[in-house]
Amino acid sequence: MWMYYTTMNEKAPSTSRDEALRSIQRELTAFARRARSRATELHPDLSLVAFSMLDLMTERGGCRGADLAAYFMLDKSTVSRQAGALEKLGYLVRETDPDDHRGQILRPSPAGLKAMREAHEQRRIAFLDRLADWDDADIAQLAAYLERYNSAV
Amino acid sequence: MWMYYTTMNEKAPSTSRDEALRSIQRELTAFARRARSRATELHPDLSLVAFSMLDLMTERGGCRGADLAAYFMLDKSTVSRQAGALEKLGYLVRETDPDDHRGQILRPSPAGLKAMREAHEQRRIAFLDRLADWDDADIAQLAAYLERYNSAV
DNA sequence: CACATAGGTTGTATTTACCAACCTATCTCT
DNA sequence: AGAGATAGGTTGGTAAATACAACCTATGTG
Repeated sequence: MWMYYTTMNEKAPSTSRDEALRSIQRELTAFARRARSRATELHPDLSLVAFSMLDLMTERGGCRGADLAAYFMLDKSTVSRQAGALEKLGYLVRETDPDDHRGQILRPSPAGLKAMREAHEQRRIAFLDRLADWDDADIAQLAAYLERYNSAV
Repeated sequence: MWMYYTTMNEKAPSTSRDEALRSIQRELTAFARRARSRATELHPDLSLVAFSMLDLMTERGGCRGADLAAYFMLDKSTVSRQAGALEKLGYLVRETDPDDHRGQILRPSPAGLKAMREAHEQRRIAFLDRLADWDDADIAQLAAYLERYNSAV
């Protein structure tokens, strides 16, 4: 089966590549949805965003709210409130940035680190379960694809 | 360098499989973090969830609200309200399921299809950019992996 | 020294989604 | 056939997340 395409403006025909692209979009979206709904199970106190914030702070050895906002594409007010909640939980400590007294350096407290590690472990368990019947090679390949995909930011 | 593992409860040593699992976690989460912020750009009328709902309806040639709720792990009330909004926009039509009069079959209207295609095109542009240098085979493989991953509910 | 700017906080409104209660149609078991 | 039990869907109430705007303070720059 084939068709004519008469102008430059018409969409390309639906190829298998397009089908696959569409599928990738849909599946990634479904994943995002589910990740959000499962986030509660990670740790009773940590939303997905709060968890990710702690994660980035840890990875960078402390960072400013503005960094978090930029990284996660969140408004600074949102970060401020999330940070406030984490502080109230005793999960993070702030110190004035010695180099620039406008800013603060945010770090996980020991309790915050502990909670974050627990959430990590929970998540690892869930993933293991889901990928239990996958070959090592397939898992490695999927990981490689995702890294490649995300690195193209 | 090597270590002893003395009890069944200790974590397994870091194998390549574990490395890959950790990577998949991180990369999928990185995607989930940012998906939300990109959602607004898709279409003035369509939230990410609304768009995804239309997409799945289309893919399946019409489906019930319960299917959508299950697929996206959303509460049925959420689906009901999103469907109501889409209907008010003239983007979807409902018909009573002839096989089971409790349910409804939801389908995009022509306008809904149009809006969805526009949103899809927006997203496709972004994806194309990212996946421009991928082989068709790799894209198809990634799609297959994601489908497999998501179907393991 | 005056003004523009960056990091953060707070007020306000919107969106999103969950839970619970409820309705109707269907199914199952006797 | 009749009596629950159950599934799909709607509506009311509510909580959380987030964006936007206004504002404060510290910093940088002419």
